[in-house]
Amino acid sequence: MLRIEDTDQNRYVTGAEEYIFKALEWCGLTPDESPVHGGDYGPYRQSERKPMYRQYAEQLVKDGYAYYAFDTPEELEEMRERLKKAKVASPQYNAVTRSTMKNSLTLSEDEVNKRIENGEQYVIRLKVPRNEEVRFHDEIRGWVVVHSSNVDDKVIFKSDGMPTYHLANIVDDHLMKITNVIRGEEWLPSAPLHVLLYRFLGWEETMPKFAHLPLILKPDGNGKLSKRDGDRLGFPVFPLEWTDPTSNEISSGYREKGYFADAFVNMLAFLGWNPGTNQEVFSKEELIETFTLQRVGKAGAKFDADKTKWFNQQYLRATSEAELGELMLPFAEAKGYKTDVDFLTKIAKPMKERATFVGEMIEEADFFFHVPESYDEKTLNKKWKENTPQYLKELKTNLEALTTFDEESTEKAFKTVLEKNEIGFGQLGPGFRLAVTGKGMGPSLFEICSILGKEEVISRIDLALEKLG
RNA sequence: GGUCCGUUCGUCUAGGGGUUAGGACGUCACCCUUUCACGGUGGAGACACGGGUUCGAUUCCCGUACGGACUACCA
Repeated sequence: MLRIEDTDQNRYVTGAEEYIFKALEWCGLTPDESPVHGGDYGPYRQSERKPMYRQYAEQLVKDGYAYYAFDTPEELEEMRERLKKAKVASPQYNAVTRSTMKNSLTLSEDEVNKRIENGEQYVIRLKVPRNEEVRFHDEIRGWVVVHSSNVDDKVIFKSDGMPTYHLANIVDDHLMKITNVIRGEEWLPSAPLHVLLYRFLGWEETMPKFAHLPLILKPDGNGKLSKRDGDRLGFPVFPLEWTDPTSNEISSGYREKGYFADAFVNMLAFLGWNPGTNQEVFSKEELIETFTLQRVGKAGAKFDADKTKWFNQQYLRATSEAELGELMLPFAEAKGYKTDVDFLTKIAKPMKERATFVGEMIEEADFFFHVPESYDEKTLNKKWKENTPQYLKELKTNLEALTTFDEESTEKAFKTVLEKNEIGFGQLGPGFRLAVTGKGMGPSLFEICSILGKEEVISRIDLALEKLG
């Protein structure tokens, strides 16, 4: 189920919701219920549920678990300053300080009613007990105990008529019959507040199970990973590329960098979780099958971009050549190559073993699409010897004589030259590669020959002889 | 500062009162290969520290240190 928690109207970002759907879709995660998928518990946008929340807040006030507060932002600031100066350990709106503020506990009922009737702005705050142990069971961390004196009187209903996350979350989870709350560790400190809310609303019996996941940390310094870190350190943080609508700032995405969605999901799953076996590559189905909260660790995990690449490489190597051929097409077209999936499928075989990304397979395969524009200088200086042209000519003659031009026959033609001249592979191999591909390294030469075909290979030898002497 | 959470190789982690503390990424060496990769073999590399408990602790308990989260009319 996908619920949009958009209770803060000030933080509305155009396109953000659509982005969430697209990102999930790319990951292969389709919600059963959502604002666009429908379901029996809608609406699924909290902004559209606005009319539902007020009654619960009012109910809490009526039952003595919450109160109206009229303090202005300036007054709140003043209060915090005052407490700070008095060296109070934790300056907060709580059981001690609420008696000094403007709220329905300090003001007379008449005064409160008058203020509300006059349209004065107010919020509703939860009346957190002064001296009570709040305990709850976390599926990952076990029992967590927090003293209520450390929980402040959080605003649960804002002056703009919207609930805060805290109230909306509890109300919706209850109404939508949510069974498990699995969220980041940053929510742990406010979990006691949520437990209190369930209790005061009379829903404690059906309270969902809580699990607080360890955070993903920056690879270098400290702190949780943020979108800024990615582009600073050269890896994406977002699944899909995202352009901020106001600043136009672009955050790179895994999809655009050429990652497989499954590899991305696989990598993510292993940040904090592991199956307890040596298996690391898991399909989504296997992940669903194997994952348990019990095997989630407690400590935050530093993000490892290298490991992410490794995952992608594993997926690349497991992908069929036919599929790779199709995936390569857009990259080849972007390069301006006139080609088709059939040809790309052919070159997928030699290219896939030395690539991490699909894009790389095209990047490194330029020689399949045009004659060498230049010859690798290092190899040229080191391997292009005085005898090379002569051996190449002999090789050319042998190749010309071939009726079938495949891996086997070209290798045989090549070896014949070696035997005849009593030379080693190194005397001709690098020169041959240079003539055909312009490079000093790459996939099997004979495989390349069989793909390029007789005519092309021979004309390239001619070209090299002409250019390099 | 306060509250809460955490701490096994550089990183992600397995493990658990008596183990040669296991795997993966990265790194190094070698093998394979005309080359580069892939693959294979091997190396270096960790239980934060101090006290207990115990015959024995890296494992349990308590402190300390360090790290993280939170501390908004944000989620």
